[in-house]
Amino acid sequence: MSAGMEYTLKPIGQQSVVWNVIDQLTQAMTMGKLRPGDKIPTETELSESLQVSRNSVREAVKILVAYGILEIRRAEGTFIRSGVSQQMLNPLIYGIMFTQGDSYRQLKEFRQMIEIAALRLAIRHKTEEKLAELKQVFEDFIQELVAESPSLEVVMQKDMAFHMEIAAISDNVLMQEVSRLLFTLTTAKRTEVTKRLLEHDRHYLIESHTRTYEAVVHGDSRTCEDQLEAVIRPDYYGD
Amino acid sequence: MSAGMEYTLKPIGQQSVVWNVIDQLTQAMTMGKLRPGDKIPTETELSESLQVSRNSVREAVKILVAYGILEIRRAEGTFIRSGVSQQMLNPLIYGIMFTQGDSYRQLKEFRQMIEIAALRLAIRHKTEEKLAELKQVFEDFIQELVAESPSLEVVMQKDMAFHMEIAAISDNVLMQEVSRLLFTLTTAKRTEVTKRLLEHDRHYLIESHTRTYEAVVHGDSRTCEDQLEAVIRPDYYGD
DNA sequence: GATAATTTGTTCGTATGTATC
DNA sequence: CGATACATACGAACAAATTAT
Repeated sequence: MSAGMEYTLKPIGQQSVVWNVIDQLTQAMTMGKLRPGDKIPTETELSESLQVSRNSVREAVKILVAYGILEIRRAEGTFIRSGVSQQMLNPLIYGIMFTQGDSYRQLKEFRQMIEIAALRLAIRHKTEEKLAELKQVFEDFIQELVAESPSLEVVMQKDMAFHMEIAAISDNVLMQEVSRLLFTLTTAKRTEVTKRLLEHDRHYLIESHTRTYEAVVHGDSRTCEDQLEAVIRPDYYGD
Repeated sequence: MSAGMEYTLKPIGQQSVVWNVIDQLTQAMTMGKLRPGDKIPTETELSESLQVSRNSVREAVKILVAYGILEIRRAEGTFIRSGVSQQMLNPLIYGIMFTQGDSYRQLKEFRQMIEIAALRLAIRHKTEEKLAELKQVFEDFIQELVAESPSLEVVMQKDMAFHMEIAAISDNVLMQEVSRLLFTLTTAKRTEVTKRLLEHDRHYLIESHTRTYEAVVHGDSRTCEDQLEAVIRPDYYGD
């Protein structure tokens, strides 16, 4: 013990017990031993089989829950979630919340880019069926806008529904979740602007959304799209 | 202490103790009471001031660490991280890892969109200085491609450097982190394709990257950009 | 360099609330 | 309603790492 020269090279990971548990669990998932919807062993079982304390298991599980990978159904067990859950974006939310500087400018620009991207994917993947749904949501929104005294709250809500519908048409879960996140993060500012527009320039709101709607309906994937994508090597990933 | 009748009505949220602690901490951050770089109270102090057990505090802190918001320096204390850390994207990584279905198609499309978006933001925010750096990275990359027997590993590495430089020019932390994530997630597939191209169609690699480079250098924000953004209401957020 | 104090890391034991059968 | 299974929460103790004296 006296020697500072300990040969404990800690062969692989000098990770903590908790992160070891996380690795074990995620590896079991990638290996296919645990699949979405499965119930994982109880905390007690895990702590015994992995030879760690129940508290360490708990911390690991809590982190995975926070990530949106696991779901705890109390008094029932802990299950593996399927699909992408919203919680996976929480870290980004927090990160952006606490970022200083011109973070809002970046957030705004990023959302703008995402919105355009969603629009383009929607144009690519649109179907008659989905367009019918969009039409309904759109008209519902417009109806509120042309009403005598539209409620700001309702307008914001229908606005979100409209954009989420476009994201849904894009047929891309990542796009949907990221869109939802960015929409939520910019809610405060958008509400403010919408309030003003609702009072002084309601027509702008109607017109701009109509343009967006028309773009999805009549948009052709062979317009601007090709110009940009030619630059970016569409088939770089092989097909 | 003997009375089991505690009047803790849990006024608003039936949130767990752990998430209550998380809320307390994050609120203190948004309030500015805790700022990036600050050391937060010790676990013992928190458990006393918040009237919860130290274990609950620990779970909360661990989650915030997993989110990339806090950083633990053992035996020193727990500190608030500054900026956006890569860990914030971990949940997304896990989520995508375990997503089934045509997730790869979605991943591919999403990355394509992001790459285009990064390119467009880069065109918008480019400066002479940054373009000089990009030129260097680009030529470095090409140099490896035209070499007698280019190393696949080196090519992949320089490819990433090239795209990360574009993301850097975009002057948007979100764009950078998301790009990095998507680039990492598609590494396996891209390596495969690149290997084939390196053997049979090296010219394509050179040409396509040259097109991308030229697009940044000569790209004008008043080309395609306006057409798309007009549809999307650029000033919807006010300025 | 050695010791003590501080702070996080880990474990065990126990009690309680809650859902299922 | 009772029994059981499981997560939730607390408290205490000791280990390990870093800093200060």
